[in-house]
Amino acid sequence: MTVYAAQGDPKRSMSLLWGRDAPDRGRRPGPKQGLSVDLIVETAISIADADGMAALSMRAVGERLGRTAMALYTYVPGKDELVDLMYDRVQAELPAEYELRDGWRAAVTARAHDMWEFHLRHPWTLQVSQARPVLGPCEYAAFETSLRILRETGLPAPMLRRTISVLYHFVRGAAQTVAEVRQAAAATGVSDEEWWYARSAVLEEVAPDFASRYPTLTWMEGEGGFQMEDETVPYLEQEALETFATGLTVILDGIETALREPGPA
Amino acid sequence: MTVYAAQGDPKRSMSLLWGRDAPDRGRRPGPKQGLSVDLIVETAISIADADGMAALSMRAVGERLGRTAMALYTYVPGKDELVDLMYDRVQAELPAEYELRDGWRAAVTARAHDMWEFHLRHPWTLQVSQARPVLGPCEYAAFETSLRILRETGLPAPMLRRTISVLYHFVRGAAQTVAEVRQAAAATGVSDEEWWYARSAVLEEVAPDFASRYPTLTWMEGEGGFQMEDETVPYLEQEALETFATGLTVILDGIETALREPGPA
DNA sequence: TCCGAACACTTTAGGCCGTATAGAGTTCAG
DNA sequence: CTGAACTCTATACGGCCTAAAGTGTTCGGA
Repeated sequence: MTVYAAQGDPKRSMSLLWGRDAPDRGRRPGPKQGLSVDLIVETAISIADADGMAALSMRAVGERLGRTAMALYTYVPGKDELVDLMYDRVQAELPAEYELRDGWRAAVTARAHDMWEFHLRHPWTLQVSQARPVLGPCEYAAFETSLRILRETGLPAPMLRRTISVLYHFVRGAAQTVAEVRQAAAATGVSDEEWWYARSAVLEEVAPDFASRYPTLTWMEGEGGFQMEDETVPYLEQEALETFATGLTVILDGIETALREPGPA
Repeated sequence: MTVYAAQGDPKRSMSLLWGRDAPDRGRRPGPKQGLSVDLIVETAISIADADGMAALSMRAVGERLGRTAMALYTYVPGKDELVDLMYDRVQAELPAEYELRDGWRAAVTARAHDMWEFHLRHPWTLQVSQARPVLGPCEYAAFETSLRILRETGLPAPMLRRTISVLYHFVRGAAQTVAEVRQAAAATGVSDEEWWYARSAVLEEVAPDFASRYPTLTWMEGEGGFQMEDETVPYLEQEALETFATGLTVILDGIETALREPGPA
């Protein structure tokens, strides 16, 4: 389901993204447009938020707006461009300013948490390819904000760019786990507990030599030792949150080490 | 294109994964099977390796084997199960043993590099959901190996589990960038240079106030300063490799800090 | 020896998807 | 008032996964 950025006419899609698409509507012949790009994008976002990227189809968006799928093509060149617009639009939810007086470490932590929540609010963003970025105003703004925070570290520019990538990879990866867990539960109607229970029963049958075959793994399962802090939140999500906190600390500590001992660059 | 794990009969798919599927073929009526699960899985892998997950269809696999799509359903319950089998199968390529005498840091670095190359050899693995793991013998074995290496750090079990997750998230994220860049170039026939050139020209037109709007970003672009070491490797891939190296160092340094100053756990 | 059940495989079909194309109906400039 | 421009619908094509039905092969047992 990974969605790749639109590859059509750059002029058209960039104009749409930057809100400079045909500013003189209304002075032309033909019926007035009953919808708007904004409305379509908002509708598409709410569908993707609720039911995931797989449920996002031109037909679904059109139907929710009382039109056919083809009606949308008057507003947007195609589905890829629509996803680009959705992606850029939601980025605007991320805060633009962070308190820097408590040092970069506190600000980066806050930023990472905001991004974590952002991705969980819009899990489909994790399925938008990062290879050829959307290049919209909000994505640039979000990157600018991250950059401004991390510039406080004093790292040289190339190192800065890579450090941001590392943080982004981590936050996206950690959020993706939770997103996929939730998606799997919602899509199949089977909870993680049920799923795991069914699987592990079969596993014992099919791999009776598990313990001797995977000793370290068996050891770790035995150690276990995770305390459920909140019974209402599924185990896997609590574990993911712990992983997120741990990982963030590890990376921030690593950045501090890099600041103390500048590398070969 | 994210592919979720098969949700069908656990018994059937686990038997397939662990190679315990109906061991008494040949003593039953009906024509002999002309294909085998292994052959199908291998063919599917080679299609996905070459043309990506999007090109993997039951029709494509069947056609390459001289059958229709439906013929495959005698061997495999469905496409999801086929992907599970593919995923588990390729994991076997990862080395099982690492030299631990030079310390855990060297071994983790080697492991991370092996995983990086693994993911770039099979980019489609990055589109297989991690939420409900495949639970096949090779995936367990690969995890066992990672675990054995990182156990050398002496971290307690819960911390160990999270640290592995952090590393996995990072390696997957970093590899994904390269994979998507290559995929985009292959699928569209447009190189990154061409793509970027077309985009940046339009960007200037559509956002003439770019420099004042995104000052930090503009500053970083000005600093630039990345030396192309090898002209035959695209810029973005070289940058990604640098990011990978940097990120790995950062994370390993962070782990060392955690070892010196055990956390609240 | 021959039948019927089990099986491999093909054909067809149904319900999704994105979108090309053609046409119907509305609105404006001249 | 006309014709062009425009919005939106209907239809259709080619793709996807896979359910269901049909064809022909192969075997165990009578």
